[in-house]
Formats: sequence, structure tokens, C-alpha cells
Amino acid sequence: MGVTKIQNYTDEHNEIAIFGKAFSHPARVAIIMYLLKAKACVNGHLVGELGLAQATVSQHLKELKSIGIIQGTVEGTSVNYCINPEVWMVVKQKFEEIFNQFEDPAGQCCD
Amino acid sequence: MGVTKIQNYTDEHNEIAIFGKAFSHPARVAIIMYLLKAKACVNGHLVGELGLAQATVSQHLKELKSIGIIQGTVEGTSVNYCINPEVWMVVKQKFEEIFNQFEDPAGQCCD
DNA sequence: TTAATTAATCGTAATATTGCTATAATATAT
DNA sequence: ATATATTATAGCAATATTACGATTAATTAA
Repeated sequence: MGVTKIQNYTDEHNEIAIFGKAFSHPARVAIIMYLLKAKACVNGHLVGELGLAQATVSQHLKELKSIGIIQGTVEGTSVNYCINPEVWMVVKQKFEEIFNQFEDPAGQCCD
Repeated sequence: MGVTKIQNYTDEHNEIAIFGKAFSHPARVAIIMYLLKAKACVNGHLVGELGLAQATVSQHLKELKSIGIIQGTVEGTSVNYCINPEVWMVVKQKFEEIFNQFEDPAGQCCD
């Protein structure tokens, strides 16, 4: 089959999974961390940085853009990408909410 | 091709990507959140909860276990799963480190 | 021992993902 | 208009993922 049964899950679960996908491939992680570190916006610098073909990088950028976590603005013949602040904050908040649900290891099991 | 070039990336990027994979499918998100909410340990309750076949749930559990984020202990004829506290804290810390790198939207770009 | 219960594994099919080359699209510069 | 530079897209091949039914393994109950 290979097709995720998204109708089985809550909107929240599906949303988290989409955000999680942004971090589920090392190229996308590298892109995100590069954008976080860069003072200014960056563009095709990523191709040299990642050691992937231009088309492959473009594909990962497209996926991150469709998730919403990054945005790009055309600047002449190149495109400047950066983190989308609003979406970033949502992602951060959603994940931290999850992470903080496990604050009491003693109350948990399997010990 | 379909094969990720992990040698292109840093250990950190690869590690984050593996952790990210835990959250990149709604079934795994649902499992994690179920385990977080459950006071006591749970087992095959998940099958009814998720609306997936037993084998499919088992497969997702196996993946989460191999990532390290959950652990299971055999209890009679069933298995009790729960969050692995040590790994959870590592994941939490790694992701929060990333999230906190974007604390100053004004200094960023694309505006 | 035999049956029942539960989870893990095997084998398989369908779909998704990753990555590439080649090409197209877009904008700038000459 | 033509050439250059850069990004996006199309098309493709290889691998990975998701999901299932059927089977096996392991434990408990009768």
C-alpha cells in the first residue's frame, strides 16, 4: 500500500507529522540549520553546502516551503530563502507542548 | 535513487533527522502522544486506538523502539510500552536548541 | 498437553521519497 | 536581441515506507 491513512488521525496528529517531516531528512535539517545560522538570507549557497545536485536541493526547499517553515523571495536572478517566523513559532510551540508533557519520569512506567 | 546520502551530512544533522522521523508519521505521533497521556503503561490498546492492523502498529512501535524514543517490557502475554526518559530528554534538548536559535525575527531576512 | 492470547515477523503490494540529468523558466547584463 | 546566471520543473530509476494478511513465537490458562 504505502499510503498513510490520514483520516485515521486527529488534525493535531497530522499537523505534527507534517511539521515532523521537515526535520526527518538530514538535508532538510541542514537547510534549516543553515538558515538559522545565516545572518542574511541565502540562496544557492546551499547547493555547495550540501553536496547535492541543484535540482535535489530545490526539491527539498520546495517541500520545506510547502510545509510553510521557510519562505523565499525572488531577488534578481536568485532566490533568498529564510525561516518563516510565524510558522516557526507555531512549530516550536507545538513541539514544546509535546516535549513538556513528559515532565515527570517517576510517574511513568517501565521501570 | 531513493537512498539518502547520509555521508554528506554531519552527525548532528543525521541524528536530528532520525529523531525527526519519530514525529513524521501521524501514527507514530499518535502513539507517542498516547504514551505521554497514559498514566500507566499500555500495550495492544494502541491497535484499537489507531485503527490500523496489529502488524502495522507493531511495525511503528518497532521503529520508535529502534530510534530509542520508546521502550517495551514484556508483561505476561502482552508488552508494555512507554517513553524512554533518557532518550526523550535528549530529543527534547536537541530540538529546543534548534527552536531557540530563532529568537530574533527582526534580525532575520525576507521582510 | 492443549487451547487461547498477544506481539513479532515474513512476505507482498502499493505508494512515497530521494536523487539525478536534462530542460524550461526567469531575470539580468551586454 | 543575445548571452549569462540562477532556480524550478519534468521525467526517470532506485530505494524506502506504509499497510496488510498470514504465520510464527512466547506466555498464560484450562
